[in-house]
Amino acid sequence: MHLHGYQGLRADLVVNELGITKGAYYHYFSGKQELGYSIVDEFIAPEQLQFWGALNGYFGHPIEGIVERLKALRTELKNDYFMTGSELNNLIQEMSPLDEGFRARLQRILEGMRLAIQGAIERGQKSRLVKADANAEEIALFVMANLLGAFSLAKAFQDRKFFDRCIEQMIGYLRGFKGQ
Amino acid sequence: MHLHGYQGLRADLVVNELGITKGAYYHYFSGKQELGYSIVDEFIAPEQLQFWGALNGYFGHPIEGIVERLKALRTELKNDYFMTGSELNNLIQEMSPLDEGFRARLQRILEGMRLAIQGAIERGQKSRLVKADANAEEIALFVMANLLGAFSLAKAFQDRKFFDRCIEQMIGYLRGFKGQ
DNA sequence: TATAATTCGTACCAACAGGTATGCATAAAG
DNA sequence: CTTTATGCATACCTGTTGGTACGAATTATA
Repeated sequence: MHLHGYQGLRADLVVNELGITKGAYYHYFSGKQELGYSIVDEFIAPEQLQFWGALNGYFGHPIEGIVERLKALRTELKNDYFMTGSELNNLIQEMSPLDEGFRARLQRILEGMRLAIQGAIERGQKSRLVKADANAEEIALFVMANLLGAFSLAKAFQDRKFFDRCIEQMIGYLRGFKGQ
Repeated sequence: MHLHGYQGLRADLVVNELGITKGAYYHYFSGKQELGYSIVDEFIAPEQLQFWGALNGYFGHPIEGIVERLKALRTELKNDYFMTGSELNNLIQEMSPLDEGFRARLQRILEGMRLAIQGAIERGQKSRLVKADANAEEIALFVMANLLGAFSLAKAFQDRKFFDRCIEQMIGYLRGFKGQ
């Protein structure tokens, strides 16, 4: 699914790669849609929410907390990951206009990301570590858009370098909101 | 193709919607792939390159030239466009890892965009209208990533408001490079 | 005008793709 | 120990899909 998309996912290939049969497959899943939903619910969503939820447990400058998460993406994600790109971004592009079940799930994930980032910025503002006139929600959305777009660029060029460069630029942007 | 993606594009639907027959279709195109390539070459690429190429003929502050292009997206694109998102971004996500022919074409378009934006910034630096320490290439990539991501966000939420907010944020970011 | 090339309509096809029917072990329940 | 529910393997089915074969107008060329 990561490589071919949900629509390109072939039931036969799934059962072959898993070494199971169609009997087992359809015993646990009513069909392709439920399989797709399960992949989002049980893998993509928990992974994303855990990754960005870590911001809530970060001690230190909240802006540096976000920066640390961005850098974590650079170190944790293997080179191959950037060839196929972010599962989240891929599914958004493919399924948002086609299947409301997918869309609602993906929107939830994005909202979780936004709340985590926005919360960090707001905590920084309360402790006067972040400029008071910064709009936390707008910045969070901006960072998320940038992240999704950085994955797109790296995928188009088939070169993670473009992701890294965008991240560096974003880090500079974020640090501009520090102090007063 | 805009809605269902290249893989989801159905030859039968194409000929029906065009009111032609398969005979005509396969007379002009060797198959689905050539049709896809033609759509990129004859529609998506020219449209994008023309839109961003307008920066070269912009008189006035180059940063405001870029801002004007971003605002043009907000006014020229209809609400429905944001539901299906940017054809460019969609194709990148779907086809970059699957078909080198598509990927190379899409990369060319992105390079054209980058050169246009980067060129505007560099012209601004020569005339001291843009800070000399700004890295034109990095900024151009950053803007492009943001743009692609802004389309993704709007698509995921099925609400163009998210695109508009990202654009506003980006405009503020860009104007930060003005003056010395 | 004879010939050749272009244009495109109709019928058809083989591969594929998601899904079903069914049966049979094994495990749980009474 | 019987009965029932669960887990899963095999074979098959039906609609779809990109593509082809072929012929017939129409247009260009010699």
